[in-house]
This record gives sequence, structure tokens and C-alpha cells, in this order.
Amino acid sequence: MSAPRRHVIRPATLEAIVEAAIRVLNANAGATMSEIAVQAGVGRATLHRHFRTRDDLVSAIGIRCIEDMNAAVRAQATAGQRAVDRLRNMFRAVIPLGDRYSFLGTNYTDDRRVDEGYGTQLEWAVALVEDLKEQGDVGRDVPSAWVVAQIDQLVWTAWNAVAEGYLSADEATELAVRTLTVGLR
Amino acid sequence: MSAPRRHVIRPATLEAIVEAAIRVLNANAGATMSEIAVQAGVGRATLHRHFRTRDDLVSAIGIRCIEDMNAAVRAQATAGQRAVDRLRNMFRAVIPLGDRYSFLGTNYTDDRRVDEGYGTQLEWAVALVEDLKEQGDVGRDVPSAWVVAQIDQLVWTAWNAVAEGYLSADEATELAVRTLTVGLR
DNA sequence: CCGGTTTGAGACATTGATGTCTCAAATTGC
DNA sequence: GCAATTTGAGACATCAATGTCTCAAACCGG
Repeated sequence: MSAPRRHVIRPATLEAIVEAAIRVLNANAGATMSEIAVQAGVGRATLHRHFRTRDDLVSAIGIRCIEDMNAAVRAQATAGQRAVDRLRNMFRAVIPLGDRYSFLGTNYTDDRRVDEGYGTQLEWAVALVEDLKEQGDVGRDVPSAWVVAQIDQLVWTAWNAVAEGYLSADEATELAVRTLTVGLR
Repeated sequence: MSAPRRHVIRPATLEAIVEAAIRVLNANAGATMSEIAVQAGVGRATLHRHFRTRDDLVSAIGIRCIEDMNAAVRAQATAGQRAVDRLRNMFRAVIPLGDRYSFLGTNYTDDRRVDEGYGTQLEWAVALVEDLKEQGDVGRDVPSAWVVAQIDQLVWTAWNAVAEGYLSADEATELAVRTLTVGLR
């Protein structure tokens, strides 16, 4: 006897849930399934039909965030580029996903796939920082952990600036590169 | 007939609760009263005896955070100082309170006193940014909102660096000033 | 040492969110 | 237009966290 047919959600419904969940949970990590459903414009039963538990939903969104971020980073051509140009390209690709960074920071899920994905991002960032130091765009005296932390925060503050409307995406990218390398003087 | 005697908590107990609540709620904004009590080394009944509700506790901690931050900023002598020195002094005073910044960011409470206190901090920061621009430490082309956002995030990442142990408090202060003004090159 | 006060443990009631289920309505593709 | 499928609303059960209360134990200042 076959297992009960698993629910197949419509792609547009799933996208609405993912975007709504990121928005609502970034604002309040304790938001209820009801709040997420309302914001997504779907019924709460639809969430429960597709995700086994609230934790399952948060994990699934976390995995989606990591996949989106890794896809954005992977999509860049890096061969032969100067480190500072790779930094600029990375910011250009990743700043629009700043809300996903924030989601992963505030809605931690003890999920192997999220941990692995985050580790991939970290490795990529550390390699970039080593090259920035090698090419003189970042001083060798600066702890790499500090540089990585600054890059992380710049992604988020730049995303916020674009969301608030006082910077365009291009302006945000340039200001992020400038802030990290030569500062605001 | 007089009202029932209000519970008077011991100062050491209250401090333990405040510090534990900041630590636990920074890690997980949805942490339970039980988790806070365990971390504080007190009984859950003690929390309920002193705070009417969980929301009341979160509000009270938020007010404490704002008061601590405003006290730190107010304690500085600023008359006659260059803007960059005021920036350095502000970082030195406020970085140890980075966990309080974070608390206010992630555990927003719709409380008039928290809003007012935050407004005071913001006014102070904007005035400092104007002076930094006036004295050439920050370019006039940079949006003030961007500079304020960077200062905010530097407080948090510097606090984290000290907590993680790869920077001393003095190193964190200097690196924060450097990152904002001349960058990491 | 003692009186007054605070506190912790645990029992218990309440509450709100989650999770399950059913059925009519809506949607979609042919 | 119809069949197959997904979805929303709402009823209902479950569960975990909150909130209340009592009493013995612990604490502290005089």
C-alpha cells in the first residue's frame, strides 16, 4: 500500500511564503505561523500542509537563503581579476540578498546544510580577504576575522540603505567598497 | 486600606537577571522565562515576582540598556575636542556596551522611554557626524545615515571581537576609528 | 541569634500558538 | 466545461510557556 500522496505546493505560493517569512522573521524572530501566513497572503493551513513544523519552515527558509547566497557568489567570473574588483563584484551580487544574511544571523537553525553553506561562504570570504591583503587593499596588520565581520555588516547596512531609499544599488556597492578599503574620509 | 507591599528585589539578584537576559535574548530573542532564570541562577518565580509579564521584563531591560548607553555617552568631556577624538572617546565608552546596542536592535519594545533614549543617542551621533564632516574626517558626499549605520555596526562588531578574544578593548577602539575614517587599506 | 524579608521549588490554572482535520471553494490545465 | 488538484476557513485537540500561589529555606542586618 503506497504512502499518502505528499502535498505539492504551487511554485508561486512557495515563493510568496519564502519572501514573507524572511521579511516577517527579520522584523521579529518570534513571529507566529499566523503572522507569516497573513503576510504571504495564504491560509495558515497551507503552511502546515507543506511544512511539518514551524521549525521545519525556518530551516527550509535558511537553506533557501544559503542556496541563494551561494548561487550569487558562484555566478561570478573571478579568474584573472584583482581582489578589489572581486570584492566589488561580490558586493554587487550579494547586497540584494542582505535580507537573507540577516535571516541567517537572527534565525539560526541547527541544520547541517545551513552550517555547511555558511562554511562555504566563510571560506570564500577568507580567501578574498587573503588576496586583498596580498594586493595591498587591506593592511596585513588587520585581523582577518575583523575584515570578514566588516564585510558581513556592510552587506546588511547596504541592503538597508537601498531598502530605505537613500542609496541606489550601485551607490551602495561603491560605498561598501570605499568604506572597507579607504574609509569615509 | 494600603495596597499590597510591592516586592523589593535584592540589587545583586536584579543585576544577575539583567546581564543574563541580555546574553540569552541576544542569542535567541524568543528565549523563555525559564531559560533566562536558569542563566541568571535564580528561580523562575523570582522573575515573575518582580516583572508583571515577560514583555515587562524585556521593556525594563531595554530601558536599562538605553540608560547605560546614555550614561556612558554623557560621562565624556567633549568641550574643545576635535571630532575624531570625540569619536574615539565615544567608541571607548560605548564598545563595552555593544551587547546593549544589540539587545535594543533585536528585542525592540514599543516603549516610549526606549524610543526617547534611542532618539537621544541618534541626535548625539548625527551631531558628531556633522562635526566629522566639518573637520574633514568624513567626506561631505557620504550620506549621514550611512555614517550613523556604520558607527552602530562598528560598536557591535568591536564588542564581538573583544568577546571572542582576538582584540583588546583598546585595539578594538583604534580599529573602529581607523575603519570608519581611513579604512583598512 | 533572631526577626523580617527575599527566594526557590513545585503544583496548578490559564493562554496562545501549533498542529490536525474536514469540506467547500478556487485554481489550473486540457 | 470538466476533472484533478490545491487552497482557505474554521473547528478542535495538543502542547509549551506564562502566570499565580503557597510554603519551607535561605539570607541579611541589627
